[in-house]
Amino acid sequence: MASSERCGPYICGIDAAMDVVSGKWKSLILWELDNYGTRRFGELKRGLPGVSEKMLIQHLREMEQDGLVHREVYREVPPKVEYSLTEHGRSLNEALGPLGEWGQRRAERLAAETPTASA
Amino acid sequence: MASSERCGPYICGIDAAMDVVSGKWKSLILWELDNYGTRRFGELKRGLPGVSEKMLIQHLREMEQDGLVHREVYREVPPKVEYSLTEHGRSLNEALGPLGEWGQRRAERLAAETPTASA
DNA sequence: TTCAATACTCACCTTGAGGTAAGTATTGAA
DNA sequence: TTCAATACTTACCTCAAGGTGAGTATTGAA
Repeated sequence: MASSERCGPYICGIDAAMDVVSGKWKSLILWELDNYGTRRFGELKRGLPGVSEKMLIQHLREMEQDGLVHREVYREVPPKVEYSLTEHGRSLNEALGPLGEWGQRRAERLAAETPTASA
Repeated sequence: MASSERCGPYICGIDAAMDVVSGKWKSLILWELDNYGTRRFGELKRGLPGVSEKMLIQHLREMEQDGLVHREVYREVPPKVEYSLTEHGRSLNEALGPLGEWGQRRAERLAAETPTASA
């Protein structure tokens, strides 16, 4: 994953897409960046409660190498770095749309099936 | 994952869908079953080169619990078990379509970028 | 002189996903 | 009596994903 050269060969398209989107926080990062357009490192961190700095940076780096995320550094003190989606990142987010809707429907169905779950 | 009761709460739909589709062979199983309609355990195993029996069974059981797969046992000797997709399984496969196409395009782009890679 | 703020970097550890290989149960055929 | 065929089951192991917590670099403000 995340090395521009060695990735494949893939068995199918899902395979190739998963290679880029699998990772505990990646779909959330995708969503945050799509939602806000541009976010600083600290903003992302605060927007994804529970993420560790290590994983956030690691995922961002991989997504940058995979051409999904653009990283803009401002040479200031204290440092300022802004992240945003590339065209590929935005198209991936679109492609994830139907899956997200399916999951939404599933979650609603599960919630409806559990007998109120508050005792 | 795979326990009908305790799954959530999910942050978003992608989250809920990933909970059900993550697993090294699940999307392939989904594809095999969608493609053939019905497959025996041994057929699936042969159709997914590299899968271990342990993982195949484990994934099939989870997908059954998640309501994606139907398991039909024939009381014969030697044993015969047939797997097929439920309506939910088929709809998940549909929802994965755009992601698969995105991955396909990405794989083609990567292949086109690498300079023939045969030296 | 010390501290705050930001975006990392590093070393270490835990956990669980997945692999490997052997064993089980059943019955008909050789 | 042993073997083949099928669909598992079990014990054990490896490895990588991810978590934790501390450290780094820079400069202006107090």
